[in-house]
Amino acid sequence: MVLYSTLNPTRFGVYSCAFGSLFMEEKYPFNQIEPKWQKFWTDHKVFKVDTAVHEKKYYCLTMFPYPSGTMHVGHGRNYIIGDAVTRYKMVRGFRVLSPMGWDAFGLPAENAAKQRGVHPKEWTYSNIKQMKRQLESWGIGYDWDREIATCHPDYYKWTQWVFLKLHERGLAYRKNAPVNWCEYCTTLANEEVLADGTCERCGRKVVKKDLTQWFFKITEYAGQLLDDLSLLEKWPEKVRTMQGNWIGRSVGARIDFTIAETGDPCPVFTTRPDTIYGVTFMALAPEHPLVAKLLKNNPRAAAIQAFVEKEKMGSAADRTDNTTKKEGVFTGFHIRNPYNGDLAPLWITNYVLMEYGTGAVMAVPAHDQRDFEFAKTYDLPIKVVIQNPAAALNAATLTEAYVEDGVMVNSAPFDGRGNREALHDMIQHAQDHGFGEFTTHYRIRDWLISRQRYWGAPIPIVHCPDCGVVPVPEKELPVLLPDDVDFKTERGNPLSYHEEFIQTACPKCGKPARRETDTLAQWLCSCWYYLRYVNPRLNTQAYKKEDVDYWLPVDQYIGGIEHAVLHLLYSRFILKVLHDADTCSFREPFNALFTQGMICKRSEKDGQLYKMSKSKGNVVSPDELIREYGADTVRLYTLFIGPPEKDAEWNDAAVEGSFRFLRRIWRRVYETRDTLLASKGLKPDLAKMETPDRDLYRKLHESIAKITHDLEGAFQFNTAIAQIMELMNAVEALKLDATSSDQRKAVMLETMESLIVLISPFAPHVAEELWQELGHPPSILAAPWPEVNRNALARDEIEIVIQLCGKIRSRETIPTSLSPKEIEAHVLALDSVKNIIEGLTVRKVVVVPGKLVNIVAT
RNA sequence: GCCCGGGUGGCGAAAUGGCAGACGCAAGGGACUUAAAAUCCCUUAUCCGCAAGGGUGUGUGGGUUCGAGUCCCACCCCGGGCACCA
Repeated sequence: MVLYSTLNPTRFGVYSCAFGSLFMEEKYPFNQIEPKWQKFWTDHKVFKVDTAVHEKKYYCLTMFPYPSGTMHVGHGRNYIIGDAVTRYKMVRGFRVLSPMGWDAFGLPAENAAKQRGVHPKEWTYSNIKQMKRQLESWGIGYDWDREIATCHPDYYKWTQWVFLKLHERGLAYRKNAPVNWCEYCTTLANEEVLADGTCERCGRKVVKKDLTQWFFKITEYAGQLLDDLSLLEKWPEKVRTMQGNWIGRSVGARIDFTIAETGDPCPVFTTRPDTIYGVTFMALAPEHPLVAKLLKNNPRAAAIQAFVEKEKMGSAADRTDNTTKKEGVFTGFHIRNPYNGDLAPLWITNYVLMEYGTGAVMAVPAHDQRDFEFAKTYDLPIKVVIQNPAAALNAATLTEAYVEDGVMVNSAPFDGRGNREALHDMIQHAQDHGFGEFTTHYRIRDWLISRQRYWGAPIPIVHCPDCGVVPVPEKELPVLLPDDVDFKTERGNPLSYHEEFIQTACPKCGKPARRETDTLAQWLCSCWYYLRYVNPRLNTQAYKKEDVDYWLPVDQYIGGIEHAVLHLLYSRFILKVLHDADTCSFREPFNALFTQGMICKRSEKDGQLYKMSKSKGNVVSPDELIREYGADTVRLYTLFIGPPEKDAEWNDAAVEGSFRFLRRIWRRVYETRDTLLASKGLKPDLAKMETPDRDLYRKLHESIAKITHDLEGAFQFNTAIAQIMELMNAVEALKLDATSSDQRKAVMLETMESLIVLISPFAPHVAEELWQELGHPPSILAAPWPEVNRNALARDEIEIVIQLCGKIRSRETIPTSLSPKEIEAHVLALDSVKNIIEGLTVRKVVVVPGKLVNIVAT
């Protein structure tokens, strides 16, 4: 027994010839073969790709992780699936780009710094080291020469460049936005504010504060992002639906109402201009800019102000909860309906949102449920303008709004028309008369990308007293994040106290100016990383157009469903901008998307099933399992656990089953190796095989067909592995030794060699070792994927089912050579079948060749 | 409320409209062993039956079909997303 540590790694090339059976012992020595092959893959740069070479490419990308510390087996599923795809495609002869990196900016690093005094950089890089070790111990194959970390200046230089591209194109702008503000922790997300209005982390009081912040105009691309979803045929329907909902297109019209008393315009957005003759009041959001004007010299000012203040103080959650009671206050003013000149009262209400549409709603209580509820509360008039053709509506007796289609009434020139049919003409009418137009509105808002945080890429902007907001020129990038900041004593964003960082010269006029101290949202770093992997060390550009045009879109993107909307939508947006800036020629970053389910485990505390997480205390560490069973077992079990797109429950006991299976393969090769090696050169010959060998040979080729199918279509690793298990069961049913027939030996050799290749994407270490044991030079990644021999699939006889009126009555073995007519005659002539139909009249016989015969008899 | 998924043995699950429960886990029985571990063999949806065999079974109720876990209609439950979106 020679230990791995005594081997000279440079001799791996000739290893198979010189020391073929080095580890070949009865016990499955996973703890020796796994490090050996991991080292082999690393030393020989097996996963290295030269992206300058353009030939039969496949870009397989697994979402890169946030380096939070150590990973559990739930994280592993993502990488194991990606690696199975990568290795499968490599064996199929593709040049596969499979890179990995780190989404390394973000809040946890900064919190660690504040709490424990570790610098975010140190914390992040030490986590990266840990997690990289874990990925390697799983045997995941990456081209590590392409490793990137978004917190590295060589990377974020180009994140800043992406920002400049958007700025150049007018897509980055500043505006005021209210934020939750904690003086110590700076801006907080809604979920970081506790119910009592204090900060989740430090317990201090949180206040609303108006801050000028940077936004990206994703709304400008809303239509394209929505329309192009239809191009993403290889994305899960679910994700496309979610993105569609998120973007939320509403097609309708802008109609310009005016305030009768002041003449002020008051435009509204509506999807139902067909109900415009039914407007009986107008509803404004409390934040509507007209409100201030309406207060002047208004005898109702006090009541109005009280209502508006009350609503502004209320939480966003209360405001947008549709069970909240609808309330409002009359302004004393009226609006004029441009279609008929009618006047209607102007109210301020709590159910209209300033963020959507124009912040003003034309209220039609007869045909909108919310307006109806409000009208009932305040006893406002209700006017039916769409008649229900089935049962006439009466405004006085309505109990809810009628929102269905119908015939227009009380609508002057449009009376008698179907409301849907008249819609276009009604908007056209407004457009012709200059008081409205066709408009489309989107639910999606612009993307807030500035963060009042240290651990992010500085926004490359300088504020000059003379020139205003000036972008840092590309040649001066990166704007480096200083290391020497104090996390202990400073409040808020440490960068905003760092005078050396802040003080600079204006790039335009050269006079003293101040740097922007906000940093870019972590999201932006991960919006373009898939491009950088193609040219990760290029220091003159973010990427080469020629290379990304060849390698992208990503052929297969693999990640968690939790990124269905934000990461994937933002990435699509950024890519579209980079396309429009002529830096690449494709419009979508990810051709196919696969979202794997989460791994859950029952909590020992309450017995409930939860997603694995440290806080729930239900994590399973891969490190221990790898020590006990090996990485191949963990990989095989993870893939076998169930359909990869569905959530799965981790079962410690079931891991053992995968281990036993690998050990069975190992033992079989151990026991038959000499015979197999001596059988080289023997070829299976269908004409000469005895039945058991013939059956195994068929099983082998059925398995090749099934497994190939399972890997080519959806990622059905679980059924592919089940098929390998079936094949192995069939192998073990047949003895093999030196005295076996030549055909037995030939079939066994082909079967074992194929089986090892078939399992190699899932359990690569043991596959490499056994492949070598059977006399092949490494690596198995260079082996050909087995091909289906159609002749091997043929059968002379087959068992079919005999049904009487759809109920199974017997099973019969019949020759496969019979035509459907012959099958019918053959079956009806059988004694067993005669018994079944005795005394009955056969009405019909359904023959499904190879499956069944159904006799309909009464 | 609306929009997506999903509901099959003790458990994870499998099944182009054609033999429901492949494959694995767990459990029970047996072989080997002084013993244990490991390994191997058998049983394992459910009901009736000594057995041969038969009945019932894929959330519920209907329907289409020679034939439905699979297709259609209605409903119940679970998971996810969105939600006063004008």
